[in-house]
Amino acid sequence: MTELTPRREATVGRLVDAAIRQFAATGIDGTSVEQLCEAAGFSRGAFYSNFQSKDDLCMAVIEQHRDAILSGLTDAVAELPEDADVGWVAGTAIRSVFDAIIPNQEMRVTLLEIRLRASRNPELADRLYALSDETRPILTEFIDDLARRTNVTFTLETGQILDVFEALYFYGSKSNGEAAMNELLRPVAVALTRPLA
Amino acid sequence: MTELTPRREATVGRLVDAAIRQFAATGIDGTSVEQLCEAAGFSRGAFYSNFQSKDDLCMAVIEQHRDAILSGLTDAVAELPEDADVGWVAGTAIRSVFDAIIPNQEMRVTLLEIRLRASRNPELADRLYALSDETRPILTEFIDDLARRTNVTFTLETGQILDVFEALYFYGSKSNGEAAMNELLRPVAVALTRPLA
DNA sequence: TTACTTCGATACAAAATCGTATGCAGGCTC
DNA sequence: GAGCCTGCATACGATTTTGTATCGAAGTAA
Repeated sequence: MTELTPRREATVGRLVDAAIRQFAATGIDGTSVEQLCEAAGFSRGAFYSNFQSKDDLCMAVIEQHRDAILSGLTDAVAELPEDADVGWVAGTAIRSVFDAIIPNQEMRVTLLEIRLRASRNPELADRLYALSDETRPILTEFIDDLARRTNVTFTLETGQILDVFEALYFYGSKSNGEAAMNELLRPVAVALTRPLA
Repeated sequence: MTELTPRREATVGRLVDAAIRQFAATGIDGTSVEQLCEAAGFSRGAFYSNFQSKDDLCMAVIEQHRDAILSGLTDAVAELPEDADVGWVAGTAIRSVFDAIIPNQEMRVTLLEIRLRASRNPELADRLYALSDETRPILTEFIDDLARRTNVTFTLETGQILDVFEALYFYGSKSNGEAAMNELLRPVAVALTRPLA
């Protein structure tokens, strides 16, 4: 697509990493280009040399996130056991899928920020849809594969299972975070799971 | 709690209404005090005369929203039929609960904005928890009442049912909105619902 | 080495936003 | 209806942020 010199690629990467941190910490609109570049160890020149706007940077964040999902998911596939029980699927496997999608709290918040921004920026929204289009088939296939190997079926379509947990992961953590979410995710997973009798 | 003259109450109300619209349209940080007041038909003096900061205004939005939930819910209770089938519960009743919580898309986006802001403002977070503490018992009681009247049980605790649908409602609408959500909400409701044999 | 290209740093002007301080009108008390 | 308070408008200075235009250093090729 866009060929980048190694040097540009590196600075873009650092700026994107800084963006994920800063956007989560102070919001996208709450982060000035100055703050962002300082966090990345650059001056504003680096930003304007590589991006046209903050939305442009958001695009880059999305691209990088997509790559991370796709590579992280192949790792998860590699770790799939040949057989497992329903509880394991509910408690562990589904989690591994979303660990690829949402590796940490900063990414979660930043993705929420970008989603909100996308509701006001059609171009950004298109990118998010493109991201979803690329990852969704792979994610559902992973879940299907999981179900086959573990002799489990779901009471909803695979895509719906994905939607439900995506919503729960993104919405989660009112602050007590981990603990409360685990108390919710697992029961829901069990409720939507049905062993092949 | 805080006694307000009728005049103040009116302008505060208009500012809050404008805030819900503007925050949804351009984000909280993306909305200047100037824009906000213009949308409400005031000048900046009105804002600084009634609020100390934008976060203070967010608090007021929350307060007003809480009142709306509590009054809207009593209406929903009044409309509860003496008996109904499982499908009705899944399709209609649960929706009525969240129509009280999220009356429209603007409120949904604004609440998401405030939730994100709360992740960076402990004081705001406390208010959101307080809101949740006030409404949650009433909401769960409503759902329990619903279940009793319609001879239905859920495969999760009432509070968890609430959490799941709250997540789905807030997360929903990638833009196709209504349609896609209805295709998800109803199946999930059915999947988590179990008629008393 | 020498010339050329790339890319980030710095300087600058313009604009936007903020919070306060002051002014003024309309309602209230007596 | 005279005077007082409440509440919003306006004016102001100060700060922040923006985007661009220019400069210099590090890397590249011959």
